[in-house]
Amino acid sequence: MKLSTRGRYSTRFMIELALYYNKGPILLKEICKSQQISLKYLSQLVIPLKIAGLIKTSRGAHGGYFLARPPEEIKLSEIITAVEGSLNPVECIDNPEICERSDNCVTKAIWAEVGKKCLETLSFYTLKKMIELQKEMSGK
Amino acid sequence: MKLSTRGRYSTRFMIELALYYNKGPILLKEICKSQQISLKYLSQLVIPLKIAGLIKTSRGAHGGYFLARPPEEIKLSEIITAVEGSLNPVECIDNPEICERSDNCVTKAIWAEVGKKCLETLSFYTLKKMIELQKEMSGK
DNA sequence: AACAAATATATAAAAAAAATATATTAGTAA
DNA sequence: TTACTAATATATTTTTTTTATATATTTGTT
Repeated sequence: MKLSTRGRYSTRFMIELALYYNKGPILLKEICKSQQISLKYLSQLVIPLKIAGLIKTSRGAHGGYFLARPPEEIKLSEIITAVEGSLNPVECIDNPEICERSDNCVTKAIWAEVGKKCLETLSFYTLKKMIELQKEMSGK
Repeated sequence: MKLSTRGRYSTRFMIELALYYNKGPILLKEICKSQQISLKYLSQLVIPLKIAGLIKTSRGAHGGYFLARPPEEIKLSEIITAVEGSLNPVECIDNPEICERSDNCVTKAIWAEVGKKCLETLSFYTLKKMIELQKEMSGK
């Protein structure tokens, strides 16, 4: 039940983009430095984020990455599921065919409830909320 | 954010023990067969379950495994944390020292909330409840 | 005393996660 | 239009974790 670096790094990346929202594209290279993530690794994580429609890019000189939508419209749940897939703790919820007992399985129902709770929690937080929270915390 | 086989197998194992509660010890060998889990692998999972005080054993002829407490007093959360460790999705919640930014980290606070929700959900379900649910489902 | 089964430890195999390297494509601005 | 910069795509390697197996030992029962 642990989050992998894919989810963790992507979240930090997206927060960084949110901080610079509407200030032009940012280079991956810069985010790598400030967040101490390998450039090559981050450039892999960025692909599913783009496919999910969370970020946009502009190429060429003065290019870079930026949010596809304002920070208040991007949920943490979208970021995590984009790079890690479903939040359900077991495969059979999303792919019932992989387990024959799937139909009347108690544990499956419970795991599904857990997955739903996770999704709800992460859906509550948008990038904007997270930045505001951050300010509150460091302001203290 | 996936559960490993450790958690899944252990849960099935514990449900099996609950079904035979108060009917004497059960052999690991039998549970392996009915649940289709490797004997050697299961005998590893059984160790943390015993350390956590969830099961007891009797050795020698006619020995085997049985629940340390009645099914209504054993929570699913206890089973999972015994074999998988903390439900928190990131290490830094349980071991703040591994990350220097741990003190004022927004995401940490959010991951902690997720972990708490998981714990709450799994704490709600006892082995007894799960068996009852099972009956309802298959009875239909 | 012989047997049956739990316990412990070590090791191996397989799978997944994390990271790196290389080559290609595309857009910008001079 | 050319040179540059950076995104994109693909392949490969390394590392870590998970899963599984094997062997030896201890303990208790009949």
